[in-house]
Amino acid sequence: MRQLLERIDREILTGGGKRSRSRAAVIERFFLERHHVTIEELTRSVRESAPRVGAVTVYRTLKLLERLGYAKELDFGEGAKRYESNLASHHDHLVCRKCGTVIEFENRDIEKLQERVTRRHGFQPTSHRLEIYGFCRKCAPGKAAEEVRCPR
Amino acid sequence: MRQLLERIDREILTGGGKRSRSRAAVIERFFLERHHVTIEELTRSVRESAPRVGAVTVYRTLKLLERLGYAKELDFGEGAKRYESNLASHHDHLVCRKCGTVIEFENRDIEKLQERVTRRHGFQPTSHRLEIYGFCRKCAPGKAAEEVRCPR
DNA sequence: ATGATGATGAAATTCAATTTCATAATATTC
DNA sequence: GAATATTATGAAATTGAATTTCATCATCAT
Repeated sequence: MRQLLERIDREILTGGGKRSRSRAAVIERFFLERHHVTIEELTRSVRESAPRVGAVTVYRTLKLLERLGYAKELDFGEGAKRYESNLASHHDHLVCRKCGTVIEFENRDIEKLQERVTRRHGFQPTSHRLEIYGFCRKCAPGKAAEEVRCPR
Repeated sequence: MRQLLERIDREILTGGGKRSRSRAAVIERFFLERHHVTIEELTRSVRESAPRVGAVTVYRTLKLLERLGYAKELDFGEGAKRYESNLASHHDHLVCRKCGTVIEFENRDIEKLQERVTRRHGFQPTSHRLEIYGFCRKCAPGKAAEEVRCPR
């Protein structure tokens, strides 16, 4: 963790930025989160240890981490975006349209195919986002068809 | 096209909805669009043939089409969402973080793997979204590394 | 220390998206 | 084919996530 924070700090310095306590607090909390968090959730969490940190800084820091490749922006259609660490597992998500459950999965074969596609287009990938929407086991049987047809 | 519109109408009626001219105008225009459109763009387009149609109806209609599985919501990080027809090719997108270029690609193998994943989780998919972010051929060489490090 | 520049956070702003509500259009019943 | 019921519409108001502004503070280089 310490090493990670130092590495990020170095990258920021290289880019002409400066160190900052608020930002460090945000980054540390972010990587401690187990699940995808919204800005609001993370702000609340950060404020437990650094009460004076504003939501704007959380926004800015997450944008920064995203640009550096450490964070991933997710959108489950809730209105607010969610973020997760992009460090370890590159997993993707199954999102249930009915109960909202999010199932994570990881598939190296899909990733390999993605790499092949990007190479073919001379494209240099920094991150990706794969979300599959549908109905989970509980919400699927029978109900799915009706639900999908409901016009309102 | 006619058949498609009638089919959608039937689905709406089945679900307890009613026919409507405004909605028909939106749906028709939507399927005529070649590229991913924002609500604002589509509204402008619709108004060429049906000037009195409001943006709210375009919103509602696209949500409806999405629920029925005919439209797909995209997010290239521009602020506003984009929509495209979900009818023919199930393609995905490479989005350049620098110049904003969007490259479409289609890969049946990836889709097959996705199906396998969903089956394994007892998940009934209705749509998916795969966006790969990075740097396109023009913006990639050398520049990418710097850009990614820029802290601001 | 001093000056220069980046970072912060509260408040203001922006703007996509949604909700409200009175009216209009469509379907159903008789 | 009128009367009734229900859905759809659109303008305006509202919401709320995200961004911008700006005066102040913190950090870095000298």
